[in-house]
Parts: sequence; structure tokens; C-alpha cells
Amino acid sequence: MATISYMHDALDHVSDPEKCKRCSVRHQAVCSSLAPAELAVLNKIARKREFKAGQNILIAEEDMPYVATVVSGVIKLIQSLPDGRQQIVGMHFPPDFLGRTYGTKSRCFAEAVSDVDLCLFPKKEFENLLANYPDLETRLFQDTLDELDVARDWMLLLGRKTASEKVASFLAMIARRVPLQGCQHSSEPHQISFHLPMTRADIADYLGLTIETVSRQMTRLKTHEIIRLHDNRDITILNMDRLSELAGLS
Amino acid sequence: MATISYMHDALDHVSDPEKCKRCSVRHQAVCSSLAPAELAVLNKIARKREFKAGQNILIAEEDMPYVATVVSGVIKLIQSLPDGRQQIVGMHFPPDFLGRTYGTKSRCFAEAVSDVDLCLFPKKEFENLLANYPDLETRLFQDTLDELDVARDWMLLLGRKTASEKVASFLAMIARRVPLQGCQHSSEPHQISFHLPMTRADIADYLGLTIETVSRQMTRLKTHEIIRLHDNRDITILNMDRLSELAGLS
DNA sequence: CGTTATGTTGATAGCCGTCAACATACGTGG
DNA sequence: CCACGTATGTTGACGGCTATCAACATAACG
Repeated sequence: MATISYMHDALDHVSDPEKCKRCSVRHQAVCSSLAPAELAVLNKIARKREFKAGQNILIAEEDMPYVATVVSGVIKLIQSLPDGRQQIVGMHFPPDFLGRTYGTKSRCFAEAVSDVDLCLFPKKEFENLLANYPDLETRLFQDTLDELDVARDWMLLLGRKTASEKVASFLAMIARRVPLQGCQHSSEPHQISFHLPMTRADIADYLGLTIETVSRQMTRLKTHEIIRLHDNRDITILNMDRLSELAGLS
Repeated sequence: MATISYMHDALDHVSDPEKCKRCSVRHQAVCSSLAPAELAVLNKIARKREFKAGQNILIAEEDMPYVATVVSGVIKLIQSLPDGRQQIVGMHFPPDFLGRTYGTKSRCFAEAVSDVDLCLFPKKEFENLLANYPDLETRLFQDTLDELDVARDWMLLLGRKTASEKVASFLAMIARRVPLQGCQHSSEPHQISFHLPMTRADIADYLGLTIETVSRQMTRLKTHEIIRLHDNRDITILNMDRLSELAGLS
């Protein structure tokens, strides 16, 4: 299972001051709200860190002296009950920000779903930057407002949608967020192919279902020729309009 | 049902510059992060507005040129599906902040659960204040982070808790947030009395259940002598420890 | 080639939703 | 004052959706 491995083990400095310029998310991540001189300051405190799929990134109730930007890979945020039931309460894709400023402990677990590259910032120094660069704080604030909107959309899904609607909503959401595969300009319009970043168990924990129900709904979508399954992970959405209808977005 | 009535109808100016000083939430609301001179500026743009129970405060997808502080009463935030199913995604008590800065439209409906007093601020002018008073923005940012934590706790409830756990969790949450009634220093420890601010239908929409299931779980708690029902709305928690256990917080 | 992880499919059970009847409170108008 | 309608809440009978339990299939891996 998940190897225990904290965010602050085995850090590599971003020693090269030019490194930010070569970063794949430099134009989208929170750091893009900084002026060049400010970015140089951030560059000094930034550290790279890789996580293998399954590794813990944040531990609930434990001190976490870093915040981070997701450079590559996918991360899940997990809330859990004492008896082991768990619920995924957020997914982080590049170039999302990860971690909670103002307050030292995380309230959820965060685990790498795939191999992950993070760009870490010591929390204390990062908060100093926030105090000095209002644009950075505004940007982070806006990102948090967006996260709250996403969380509330998901609450509607968890509380009121059927299993069928949940799975359809999930696929529609993933299609919008993960990098797509293959030629998207085929003769068939609305066909979208992508690689699912997570297992059926993760999907179940994300949707408040069991893995069996997720599996059944997937085969149902396959039977109705709304999706095609190549590899359990590689999916083509054959009819995006129909999928959106099923998701309750019509 | 809910009377359509927008936030910007029938406004009263907070003409009196001393009015903020007499405000019942002045030491808790976001405005408490302002220095006296700054508060005077806020005072100038503030407007009082009352809403009757059932009135709409925010309409999804409509322009809303105000943000506000809840001075008294309770407000629910609602997400809904095209077919009418709905989910309450947030409750606002005094001295919470209401409305979304940065972005003109609301993504949820907000409706007064009880009679409500709001202190409104024109959004554009409020955002100017945010830009000039970093403490205010930091405060609002922190409040938003807290809201996000609450939303994620609720996602665990919606996705993974049973009806029994949901109702117990709800009562435990309400007991922490609404003003309590009567003498709390009785001979019986852990007895907490309060007035439920919402109907069974609201509770059901908050918990992702039906009103019948909520009702059955309430009588079940009553039968087990964990709560006492006086008036369908006036509740005494007889055994808070047991309730917390049932809520899955043990 | 066995072991483990992951996913699918079937049979069954149970929780909770649906439908219905009834109770109570409240306001309106006769 | 009472009749009536409406809103809210409770309780019961029943059914369906989804969880549970189980068997099996497939792939990855040492």
C-alpha cells in the first residue's frame, strides 16, 4: 500500500536560478502571478521533490512545513472515518497548488495517484511572500474560491445523484482535466480519448460508491456505446453529448 | 414558496458613521480585521438589508453586485439539478461572510432560512478595499480556507455516512453553531438545548436524504433517549457523547 | 509459475426512497 | 367560532438501488 514518506524527505534544491523559466507550469501556476524580481525570490526557496504512485504526500493532523505546486502527475485528497471508510474530497492536477497556508496542519491525507513532481516551498517563507506580494495572495485566494465551487458541485453529486449519473459526471470531469490522447480531430466529432489516472477503487472513493457499482456502470456505458474501454484505463468517449445528459448537466 | 427578491432591492444606507460600532458582529466579522480609519471607509459603503424567511438572497447565474456580512439569521446555499433535486452545500450563520468576490455571478442559490439581517457592500467598492487593505483580504482568504475544510468534511458525510450517522452529525454540528437555549449549567452534564433553524425538508437536502428518513432517524434518537424533542424545532441533546459516537467522530 | 493487485460479473440482502395515510399547527374567510 | 386549505411532520408498507459476498478473469511481477 501507500509508503509512508513525508513531503520534506530527500529534497533537491532548485539551485539553478533559471530553473523556473524551464518549468512546464510556469505560465499557469500561482507563481505566474509574480513579477520577475519576485519570482527570483521564490526560486531561491523552491525545492523539487518526486513522489512515486501510492506515496503519502500529506498526513492529516501532522505538521507539514511545506506548500507546493503540482508540476506533473495526479494527487488525491482523502478524508476518512475511524473504521476505514474513505472519501476522496479533491483531485489535484498540474498546475494546481497543494497545501494549506495559514495553519500548520493538514486536515486531509494527500496521496500520489501517479508518479508526481512537486515544487515545494517552505510554508513560513512562502507566507512571508504572501504578505509582501498581494498579487500572489489574491491569486491563491481566487484559486481557493474555485476549489470551493468545485467542492460544492461535488457535494451535489455525492448527495443527490444516482450511481449512473455519478459515473457519467466523473468521466465528463476527467475528460476536461487530464491531457487528451491521440488525434482529437477525427471524422467522428465529440470523440475524446484519455488515460484514466486512477483505479476503480479510487473512482469509487471519489463518487461515494463501491468498486463493483463503478464497474457495473462502466460496462453499462460500454454496452450503450457511450464509451469504449481499451485497457481499463484507456477510455474513449464516443458520445459526449449523451454522457453529459446522463451526468445531469443537460 | 420562496419570494423572488434580490439583494439590491430596498436598501437602507448605514448613514450613521457610528453604526458599525453598535453592530452585534463587529468583533467577529471580516470587518474586525480593519483599523478604525479603514472601518470608516467601509462604513460609508455599507447598507443594511432585511430578508424574510424564504426569500432568495442570491440567484445562481445572475449578476450580484453585492457581498455581505450576516448580522443575524441563517442562510442556506443550494445547488440543484435540472429536475429539481437539490443539495444544501453550505449554511451561513452570523458573523459569516456571504458572496463571492472576484467574479460577478454566484454559482449557487442563497435563501434566507429564518429572517435575516445583512450588511451589504457593493462588490466593486469592496474589491477596491481588498486591494488596499491586505489584512482584509488575508482574513477573507482564511475564512474561505475554513469553508473549504467544512465542505470537505461534509463530502465525507454525503459520500460515506449512513442515514443514522448523518443525522447525528447534523445535530452535533448545529449544537456547535447556533445560539443555545436555557440554562447550560444544569445538574445533567452534556445537555444542550437549541432551536433548529430549519425544517425537515432543509435537513434532508443538507444530508442527501429524504424527509421521511430524517424523521425516522429523529424518532430513533428520541426512542434511544439520546435527544428529546419538545416542539419539532426545540431539541435537547441528552447524551452528547453518545451522539458524537453515532456521528462517527469517536 | 505462483502470488498479488485489479477488475468483472452474478446472487443476495438491506438500507433508504417512494407512495400513502394520517396528525398537527396555522392562517384565512365565512 | 368553525370550516377549509396549506404547510409541516410522523408512521407504515413496499420496492428498488446499491452494498455485500463470492467466484472468476486478467495482468503485473518476482
